[in-house]
Amino acid sequence: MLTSKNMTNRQIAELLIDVAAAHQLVDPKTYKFQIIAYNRAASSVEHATSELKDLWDDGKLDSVPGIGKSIAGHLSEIFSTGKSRHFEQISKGIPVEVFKLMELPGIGIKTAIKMVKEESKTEIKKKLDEVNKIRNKNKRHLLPYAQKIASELTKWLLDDLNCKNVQVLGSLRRKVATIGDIDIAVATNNPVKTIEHFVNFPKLQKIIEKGDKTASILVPGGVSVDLLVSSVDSFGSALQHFTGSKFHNIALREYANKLGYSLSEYGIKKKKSKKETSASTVNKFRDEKSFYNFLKLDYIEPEIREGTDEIKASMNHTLPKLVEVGDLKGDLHIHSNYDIETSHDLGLSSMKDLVKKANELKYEYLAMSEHNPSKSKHTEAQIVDILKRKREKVEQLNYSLSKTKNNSVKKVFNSLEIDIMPDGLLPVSGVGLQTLDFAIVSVHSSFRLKRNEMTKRVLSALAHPKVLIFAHPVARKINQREGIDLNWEQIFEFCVKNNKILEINSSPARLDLPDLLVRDAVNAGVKMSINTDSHHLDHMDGIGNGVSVARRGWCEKKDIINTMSLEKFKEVIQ
DNA sequence: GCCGTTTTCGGCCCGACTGTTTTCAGTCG
Repeated sequence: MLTSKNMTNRQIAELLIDVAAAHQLVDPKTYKFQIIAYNRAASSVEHATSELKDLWDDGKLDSVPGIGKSIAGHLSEIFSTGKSRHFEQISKGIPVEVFKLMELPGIGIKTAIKMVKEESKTEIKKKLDEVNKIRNKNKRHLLPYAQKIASELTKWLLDDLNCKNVQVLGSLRRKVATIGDIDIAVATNNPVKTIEHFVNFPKLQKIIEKGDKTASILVPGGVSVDLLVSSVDSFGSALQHFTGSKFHNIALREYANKLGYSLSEYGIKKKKSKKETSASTVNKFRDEKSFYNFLKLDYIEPEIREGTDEIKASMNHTLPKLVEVGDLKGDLHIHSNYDIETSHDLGLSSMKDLVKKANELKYEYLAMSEHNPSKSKHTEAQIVDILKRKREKVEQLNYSLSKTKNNSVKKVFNSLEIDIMPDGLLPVSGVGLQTLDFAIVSVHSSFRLKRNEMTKRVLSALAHPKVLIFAHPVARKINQREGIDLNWEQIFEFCVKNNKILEINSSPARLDLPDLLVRDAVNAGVKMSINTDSHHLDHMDGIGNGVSVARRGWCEKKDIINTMSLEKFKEVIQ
């Protein structure tokens, strides 16, 4: 159990899992609830949107759910001294290898201890190598990749004629940014045959487990697929159960408990009182809505089933009406192939083709937002010339649109995605900016500035009156690059005060703002814009990814500016 | 160890599969 003053959230989460395991070893019965608490805290830390070290600096460690007085105290000790006496005490005598071995699937602390005691040094070494391999390989998959495998499996399962319904559930249905494994439920007349069919999937690599009701296989890319079989008349409960999240289900069951019910994938039953010996009958549900309604709850959309406060809102009938793809009236971040000698990659489709695509999507407007002309290759005067030329091009396009009938697109805006330089300045002068309808700014370099510096950098760029949108604000690339470190409270406050918009970028490797920050932004009253950042007209179909992120962040239509009509949006940029 | 529309005390989800200690512990989601 290694600790240091500068632990990242990821490392702290791992530490808390180890602490939970240590309690498990010492006495699982006595520490039953501490184990739950530490594991819960670990998961919470892993998903936190600020580094705990920063929160500790600000004295806000206990703002993280699942971290109370005690854990906050231990972490505080670690941040100031590099060590925790309590964590050292509880893990005394447990070899470090034990915690590493627990990263292997199916290995808990008891098994790991046994292995270290009984197996040879070379055997252990082999297994530790395996752990490192898993660590390197075990990246979570992007949505499109997972979706492709899931649809292949769905098709395969439907080949079995006993199969009446197949649904992809779990994190894929909740539209989490990255997918660890794939969960599928089937309604079948013949569970045995259906499971047999499932494990005969042509691309199968390995059967992990196979029982009467569930099975689990490994498919190429190291993706595991869990199958749950159900009957048609209780399929609703199965959907609910397997959609999760785990924390939503736990919260839902705690809530149901208080009403005297017990929930499972089979349905809802009245809790047995101590006198009763025979099991009570199970209420079955064909669909999810009736399942939730039975518990006096409004239906909860899958994207927000994360165990935060959705059950409370459902109970009080205050759930948001989440934004939908059909609400969008335009896409404000699109790169055409019109060559303005940009600092980063140019788009691949012509403005004309992009407008045609926007027509198909029933948009009223879109914005051509290429990267700014590269600063190193041009003088300021040249940049202004280039931008004037582009303005004319867009004006021509608008003129021809005004002459064309039956197109839904009425207006193309002239925009630009401008780099925010490390010092917060923009590589386009005031004169250049005046050629634009509005500007988008974003960070494409110097990602590692300290939080205060980075916040200052971004705010100084946002301050220019022409700047409307802060694009992919976290600047992360999933599985490749961590995001930048910003003081979000300050950013949100500035945006609200000055009518600046935060982008929800739909690119599957970005999904940025991330869902949790979207939720914070909504609560702070910040308006957002869902854009595709398309570099090809086909990318414009990906808008749904951004909409999913917005939905996970509890966005309603009113929170998203590009759901506005053209007239309303024009007012915004005035 | 955390947490609160019933609680600052007294609760804390529920079931499946594996392997083996044939009645359950360990692990997982």
